[in-house]
Amino acid sequence: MQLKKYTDYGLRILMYLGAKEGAQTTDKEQGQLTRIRDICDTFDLSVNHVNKVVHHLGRLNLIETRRGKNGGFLLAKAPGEIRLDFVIRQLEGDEPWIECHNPYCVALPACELNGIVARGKELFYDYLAQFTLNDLLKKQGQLLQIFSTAS
Amino acid sequence: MQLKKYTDYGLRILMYLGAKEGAQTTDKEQGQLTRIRDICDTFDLSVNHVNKVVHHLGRLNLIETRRGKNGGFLLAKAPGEIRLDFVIRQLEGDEPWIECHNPYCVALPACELNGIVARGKELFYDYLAQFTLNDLLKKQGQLLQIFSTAS
DNA sequence: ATTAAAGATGCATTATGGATGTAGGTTATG
DNA sequence: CATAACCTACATCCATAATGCATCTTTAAT
Ligand code: SF4
Ligand code: SF4
Repeated sequence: MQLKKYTDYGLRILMYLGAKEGAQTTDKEQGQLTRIRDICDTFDLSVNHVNKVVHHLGRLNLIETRRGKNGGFLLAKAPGEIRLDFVIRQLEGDEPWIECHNPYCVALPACELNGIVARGKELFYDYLAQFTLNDLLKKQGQLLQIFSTAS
Repeated sequence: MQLKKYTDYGLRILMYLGAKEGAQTTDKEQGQLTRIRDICDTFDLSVNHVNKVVHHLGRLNLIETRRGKNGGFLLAKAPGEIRLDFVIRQLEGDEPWIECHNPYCVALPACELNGIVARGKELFYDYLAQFTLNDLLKKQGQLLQIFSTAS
């Protein structure tokens, strides 16, 4: 019962982008795009794994990815538009938390448990739905400092 | 992100005991104790795995186990006293749902995410705390029938 | 055009931990 | 003492997450 690192990595990437982009002055020099390598250097992660998460975030339209030289990626929406429940549900996959088929459980027709757990799961996500990427950027300054020094 | 089968097995065992004991007339013939084999026959599970769960439930004082010939186990409390949050927390282990150390995450000092997820987790368990084993026995008759035929 | 730098993609491999198996020990009944 | 039950400590298997590797495609700079 634990979130996958995959999911957390996705959130780290979003936090990284949010902190960085929020700090950029509004002049035309938007700075370089963030690259997979930047994330890996900062958090000391596997390039291949982050690769897949970035790709996934791109397919979810949470970030915009650009191929080719000087490519990279950036947030595709305002941080306030990125809800945590959506991110976690998508990256984690939202299978039921309790598996009654495969193999089939004989108690299923008379079981109250699966419903209770399923509703509890929804409460968890409902709570997450109150937060957006913005809420993860409360300490943006400190994040920026960490990210810049942890290269 | 899924409960362990181990945890579900524990709940099945409790449901089995609850359904069976609730049906017993109050005369002295309490019937035989339930044995690990009975559980395995009913749910088609591994004896070894159920063995461990039963032992665990015993250590938690949710069931009383008796060794030796004619041994077995039975509920140690009334079904209404067995709260689901307790059972699941204990069987599942209540580690944090997101692991920030091991390996250490540089964002930790400025991260808001772990707290949010931790509070969501508590909401999940708070919800489960509203229910007891009794709530899983709503369809006791049907459960009994299933358990008796599924030998 | 050429080259280099970036993500995209598919497959292989490793690591982790849950699930299961084996063997024997301990306890209680009769 | 023999048997039937749970107890305990391992060992092994297996599913899947995590990671690695190779290659392709796209794009920008030169
Ligand atoms: S006991 Fe209930 S929740 Fe558990 S597997 Fe069977 S049907 Fe599903
Ligand atoms: S990003 Fe936040 S939640 Fe995720 S590991 Fe780092 S500190 Fe923990």
